[in-house]
Amino acid sequence: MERKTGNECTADQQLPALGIDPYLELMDKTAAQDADRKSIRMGLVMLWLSDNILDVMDVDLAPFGITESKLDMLLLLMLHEGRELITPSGIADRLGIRRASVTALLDWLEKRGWVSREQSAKDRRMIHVSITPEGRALVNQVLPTFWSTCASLLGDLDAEERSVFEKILGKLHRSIETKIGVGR
Amino acid sequence: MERKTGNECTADQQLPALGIDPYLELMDKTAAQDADRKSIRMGLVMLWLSDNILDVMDVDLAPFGITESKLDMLLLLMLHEGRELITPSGIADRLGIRRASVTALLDWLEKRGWVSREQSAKDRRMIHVSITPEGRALVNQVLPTFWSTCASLLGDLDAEERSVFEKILGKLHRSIETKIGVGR
DNA sequence: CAAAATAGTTAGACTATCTAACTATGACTA
DNA sequence: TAGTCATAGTTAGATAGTCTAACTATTTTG
Repeated sequence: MERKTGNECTADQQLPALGIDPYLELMDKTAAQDADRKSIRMGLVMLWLSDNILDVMDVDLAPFGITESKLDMLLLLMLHEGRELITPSGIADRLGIRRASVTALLDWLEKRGWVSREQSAKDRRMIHVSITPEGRALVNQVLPTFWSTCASLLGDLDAEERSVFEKILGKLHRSIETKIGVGR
Repeated sequence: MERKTGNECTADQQLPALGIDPYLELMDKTAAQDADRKSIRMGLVMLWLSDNILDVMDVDLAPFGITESKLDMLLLLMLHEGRELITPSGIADRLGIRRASVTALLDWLEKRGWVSREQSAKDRRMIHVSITPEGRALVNQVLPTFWSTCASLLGDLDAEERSVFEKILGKLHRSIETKIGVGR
């Protein structure tokens, strides 16, 4: 008995995420001090936004066959061109991930010819990683979308809102940087 | 030859994420129109914040042995207590994930006794999912932390900044909701 | 009643991580 | 200098959270 059509909706691939209203409702039921409710409410919106901002970027990058993590890696390598040589360990430190994770990402990128590994002559334990011309071409193709998606995240804030928001973003940035023990 | 000590740093588990400065630098090098640079900059900060906000929540929930996705599911079930019965399909719609993913999450939660499944008598294809007393206890234990982490995301914004930010968050929320095709 | 739709599950895939342990190499020290 | 320790990269195996495709059981519909 043939069942070739999956019953899953294959047309609309992007399911919408749950809104925040249910959470706000739950908050009203369970949060303790009234004084904090407004903060909590705003925090919930921030959490929701965070999820969805990352989603939006993912979706916009998808047509290029690359994810944000991998693009991050390529951007980092591009930044290093013509400066100091960079090694997997260095990449791990800069990206805040383990060396083993870097190995996996590099394997993937190398398989597609976007990065190359070369053993160091001085210290034969080390490997110098660099982006290839093909990798650079890909990045140059992706960047316009990347930047425009970044810019689009601001939505339709007017000039005044933007300028206040800029200050607020700076504060939030520093506050979280402190909380996570400031990247270095 | 014994090598019992991993050479990985096991003391400081949380590696800091890459700062945004490198990205800003790259933006200065490659972004086209000067008019948009400020927007892009702000978008980059938003992207960075998004990543790190989710991380902060993950880290704060970790001690309870639960992740945000799973807590989301439990909160949803808690909201439904005493209202309409909820099925895996319904959960999938509300959370914006596939039915198959719901099955996986429910399996995990059920194994720990935090949710239970019961076949519907009316339509024997359906299953009614509910949170157990143990699940409710867990949620009640986690919620204070959850709310306080939410509130902490605002950092040290002063009263005026908060009130402006509240308006801005609303706008951003609506804008992204539109972009992703508004849940529901 | 037969065909189509729906509900839940399973199987298998993928991304992005992690830890632990391994190999090779280099550096330090007694 | 030999032995120990440290460092660089990899491998193996795990986990979370998702996905699609296909399957079973059941219900609805024409």
